[in-house]
Amino acid sequence: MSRAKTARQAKIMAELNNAPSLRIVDLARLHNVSTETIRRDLDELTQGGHLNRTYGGAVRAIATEPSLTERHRLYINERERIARATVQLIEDAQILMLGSGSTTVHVARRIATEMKDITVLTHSFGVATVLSINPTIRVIVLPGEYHATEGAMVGAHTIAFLNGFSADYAILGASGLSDDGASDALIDCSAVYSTMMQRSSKTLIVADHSKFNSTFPGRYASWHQVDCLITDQQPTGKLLQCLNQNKVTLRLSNEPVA
Amino acid sequence: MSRAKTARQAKIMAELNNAPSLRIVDLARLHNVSTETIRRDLDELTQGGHLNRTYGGAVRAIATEPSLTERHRLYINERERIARATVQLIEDAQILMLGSGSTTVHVARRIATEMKDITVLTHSFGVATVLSINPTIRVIVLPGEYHATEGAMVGAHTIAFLNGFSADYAILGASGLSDDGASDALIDCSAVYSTMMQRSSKTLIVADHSKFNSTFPGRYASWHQVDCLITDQQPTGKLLQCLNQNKVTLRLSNEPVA
DNA sequence: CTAAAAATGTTGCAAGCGCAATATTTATCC
DNA sequence: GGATAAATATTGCGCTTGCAACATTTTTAG
Repeated sequence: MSRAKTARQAKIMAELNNAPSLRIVDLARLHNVSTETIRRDLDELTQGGHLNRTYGGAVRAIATEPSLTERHRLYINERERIARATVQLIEDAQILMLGSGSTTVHVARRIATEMKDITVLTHSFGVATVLSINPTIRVIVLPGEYHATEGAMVGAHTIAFLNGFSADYAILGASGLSDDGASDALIDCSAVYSTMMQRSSKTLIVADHSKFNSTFPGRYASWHQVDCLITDQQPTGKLLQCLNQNKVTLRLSNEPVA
Repeated sequence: MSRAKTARQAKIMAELNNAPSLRIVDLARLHNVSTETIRRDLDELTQGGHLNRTYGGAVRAIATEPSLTERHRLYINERERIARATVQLIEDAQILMLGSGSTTVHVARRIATEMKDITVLTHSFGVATVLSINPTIRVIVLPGEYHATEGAMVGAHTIAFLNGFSADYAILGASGLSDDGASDALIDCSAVYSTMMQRSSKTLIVADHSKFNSTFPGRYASWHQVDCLITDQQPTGKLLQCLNQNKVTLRLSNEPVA
């Protein structure tokens, strides 16, 4: 990476703080290079997630969620598709419970764009923030001890409060899915999920295929308690067998609506 | 303005929450209208400052109104000093209740750096986030309806939950301070503040001098209920008179500790 | 110093976009 | 219900962009 190139790309990023969008021609003129060079710069910066391309230019990268690791970013498209598929399943809902986790945040973002006049209960900071974009959605945040890395409330208060409500759907993420059921890395979170399930008519689990065939400390659901799994790849082996045995509806996000 | 047009433009704005940029062709296909119609929509939305055009599409508008970040920047030095002064007054505290607002966030930051092994109840996301830096502080977030612009929970659930707790200090911000007492621009917030006061042994109000001699809809405290006002300038006239009459301890942040 | 690698420039063309003028449909109001 | 206004569609043309292939310059490394 040449000095000139690094400096130019840094300058482009800086420019984006002053303008909402930049055009390739302008950048080329400004830096005295060809448009093709700028185009290559933008492509590289996009690759690194530093900005987003538009036709003829670039814009700032969308603000990423706190602690978005590389591994998480890998599955961002899968999650977006899972989110779309999920929203299609809950069009009739009035009251929802949403768990924490990055996949549920994607679902929340989809809900905020496509749904209206509903009530959502959540213990996740991220979910609440995303939903609040839509003023017709009533967001009720659950109490509890604030768990910083998860950005969510957990503990006895959370669970006790949940017991005062009922919902149409519980939409939950997972750290692992195995024949044993769904589990989360955080025991405190799984206890909240478990309660959400009990207080909801139906339980939907959203998780990409990277969660298949792994188990984590907090097992919060066995498959017979789950109504639907929304994911991006066909499960196989023992996991698939369990889903079928327990009549869990499987919804693949790359399939069109039935 | 036709119904269809309004809905379409609203949908376009909503879509921008998912994607950093939109392209006219895609929008046209999505809404089953011609590209020219979308172009007109985008031009109108741009006119209204709701988004920014790009060649072939649109991106989100950059925040132009003085929002949270701007508000925080205002009087930041004064607030930092107020925060330091406040923490000096609550060294003995075990349990605190913290309201929302930018001044209380500063106080929270100070608490996170200087105090340890305490429990804090708050309805503000900002306060919770800042406090969570310190692992020895137990942060309990209150439930309620999420109020996006304030970044806090409000409503009946918040108040009911608060009634199950007691604290040593309630530390509250204010939009206005007058001889009538302390008031907030948001009625829902002031109801929460009011309850926090009732559930705490002592009430501390933190506010810079720009709040002097103004009143807002949600009056949550008269001065005889307040134990201490921490601010950056000496109040005058009627306000000072009231503070004295009600034996409110006045603590100026530019004074050294007594 | 020199060769390989990286970065940048140039060119041509297909596809995409903006814009204005005009036509057509849809909504609104009396 | 019909006149009028608003909203949308259509069309044509000139300009802009994306892209790929290839040439040239600059940088890097042995």
